[in-house]
Amino acid sequence: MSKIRTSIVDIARAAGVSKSTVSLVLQGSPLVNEKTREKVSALINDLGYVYNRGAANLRQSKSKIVGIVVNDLTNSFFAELAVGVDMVVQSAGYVQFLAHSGESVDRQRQVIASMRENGIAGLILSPARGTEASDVKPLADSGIPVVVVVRNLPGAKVSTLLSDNYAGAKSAVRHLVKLGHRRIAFMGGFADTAVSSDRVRGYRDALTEAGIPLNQNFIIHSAPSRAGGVTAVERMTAFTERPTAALCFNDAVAFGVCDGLRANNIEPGKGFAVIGFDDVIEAKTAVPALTTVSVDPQGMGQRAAQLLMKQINAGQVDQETLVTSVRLVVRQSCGAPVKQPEELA
Amino acid sequence: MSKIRTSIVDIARAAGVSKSTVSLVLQGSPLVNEKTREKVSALINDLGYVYNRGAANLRQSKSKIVGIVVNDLTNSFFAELAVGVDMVVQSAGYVQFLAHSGESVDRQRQVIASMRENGIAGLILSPARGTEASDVKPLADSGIPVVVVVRNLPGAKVSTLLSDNYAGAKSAVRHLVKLGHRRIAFMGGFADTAVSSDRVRGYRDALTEAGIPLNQNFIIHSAPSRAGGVTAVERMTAFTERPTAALCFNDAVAFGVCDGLRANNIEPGKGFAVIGFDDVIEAKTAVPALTTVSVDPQGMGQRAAQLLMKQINAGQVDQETLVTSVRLVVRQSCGAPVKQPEELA
DNA sequence: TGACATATTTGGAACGTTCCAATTAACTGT
DNA sequence: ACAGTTAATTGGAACGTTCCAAATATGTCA
Repeated sequence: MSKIRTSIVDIARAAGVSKSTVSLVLQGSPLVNEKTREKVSALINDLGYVYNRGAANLRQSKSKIVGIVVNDLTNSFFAELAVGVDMVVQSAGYVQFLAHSGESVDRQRQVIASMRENGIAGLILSPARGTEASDVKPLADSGIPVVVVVRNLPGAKVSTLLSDNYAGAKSAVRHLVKLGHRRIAFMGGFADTAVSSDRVRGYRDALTEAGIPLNQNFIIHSAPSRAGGVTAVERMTAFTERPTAALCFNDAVAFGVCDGLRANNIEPGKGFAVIGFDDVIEAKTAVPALTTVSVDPQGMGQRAAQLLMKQINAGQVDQETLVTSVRLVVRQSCGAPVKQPEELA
Repeated sequence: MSKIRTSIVDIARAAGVSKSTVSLVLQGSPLVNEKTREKVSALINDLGYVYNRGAANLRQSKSKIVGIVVNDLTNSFFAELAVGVDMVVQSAGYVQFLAHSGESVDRQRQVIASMRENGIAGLILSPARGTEASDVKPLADSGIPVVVVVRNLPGAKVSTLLSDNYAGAKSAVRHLVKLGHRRIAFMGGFADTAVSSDRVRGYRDALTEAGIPLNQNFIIHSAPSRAGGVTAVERMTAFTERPTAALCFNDAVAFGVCDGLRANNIEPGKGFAVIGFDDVIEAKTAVPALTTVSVDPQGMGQRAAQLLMKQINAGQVDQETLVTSVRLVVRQSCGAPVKQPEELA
């Protein structure tokens, strides 16, 4: 109707009390008399009043907004991460700025600046490749807690939530070895990320442990996407001695690898064992169901958000770093003979 | 460093000018002398000043924030939609609140309320099932433009951006008929949504047009997800006379249908033709590549955002509704004999 | 140089809240 | 009925900006 926003003083006037009283009602203070509380509450409804959080923030300089920036929303891992964050953030009465950096540090810088101007209370960041500690320094310096997820950011005064990439990769390769594979590839992911190098390290160490010599050709880097999986297989087909199994950088790559294998008339899980990483939601329902290292992105999002909330409420920035453990979920894509009990549901 | 935020008056003091001048510099006004502009700009950098958009909004009551709520971020269609929105919103210097309703109207109501309190300039809404016009009425009434996407919301004073579901479904079924199929199913999606009923209507009309009698059993509703596709196939296997092709509610369902078929030793694209809807990013790289009705979710997000921006800038809420056209992209999953020229890349 | 135009700068009020100190109202018990 | 509590209420300053009207500086022309 009216173009003009109704404010706290409008209700005050209508109710014949002072704006302070209305404010008290709004915050559910026990100081105010039951009768006046009712009268005011009624008016609040009738006049279609909407609380102006911006004005409140201005006064108390603490907002109910958290920022989250991911590098690729299109990747279900990050989408689920965001959903996990949203769940806890939303039920704490906060609202989230979500932005997408598309792996661009510039863009990331921009959105972080923008979020800062808008007064976020905290930030969850999955840093784009090439992010420097200095990109988040101003945040941390002004007392805004930051939780970095997925990749780490050495030297920055932030909390970090990583998955145990090394151990996960190691256990996956061990499993393949146990199934009798000797020619095992690592497919997908860029060489220059910490996540990738951790996983490759786990892969290497597991091979060494099993007494299998490392074949450098078998480490096939490519984009960490479904398309990247396809190209990795294409490159593999040129080898004279082909691998019989692959640990993939992530589930997206693993799906792409399955696609690529089929295009070469190899049935994933039969002629070739495939293991993914992340356990995104489709891993369970795909055919063949994907054996993968479960990272539970949604849970990770939740934990990150809880960590952040803790710091926001405590009003201090911590620097703890959590490594969440990870477990191999054996399904069909690695040629597992039987279903695991957990998968019966 | 310091716990206290530096404000416009701090720089003013440091520069020996008034806060008004600093404000002018901030907005790039031509009114200020080049020399003072430089001095002030330098100080702004040195003192680590950060603009307080909240305070500015308070004064001019127009923010640089748009809200977007989708029902399922986990679904790549919506994730891509959000990315499309983010692109234009971000380059217009805005920032987006993104929330996830999980198809819950209550949750949706909450987040909309929360966004309103935080002073969004506009809202893009993909309504949860069961959303009423009254859920957005307060927004529209207070002059905040709303663009509803994907599903429509009759009776609400909003703009709407839909894809031509009817025509898309019709052309998909026509294609199947042309390939010689007579027993064509429609799989996935809930019966009670407008999107679903439009697509089913297109499916029906195309059958009628081809003189094929409608078999009610062949309309198999299920969740609009990958898992829903699997269950649809399971239900289908019970039929004595099975379909030979299916138009699916969306791509997620179509992938699930492919999974389900494989689990029954039917090769999608060979023994059974599958067509999806949406053309999500994986449709192209999947094996078999998915024939699908292309909706271009990212483009749709961009268009929605542009529509919204236009209204925000004009300062008025319009009520136009756009139906974006849609086209069938023929790939392998329907048993197409040849590649289309456009797919050669 | 004086008068006028133009370029630059500037105080304050306003936006909608919260919070504090202070006031007023409503009860006690004697 | 009075001091002493306790319960409710309240004005005003403050938060960091924008915007307006007004002031001041600078320049121009005769």
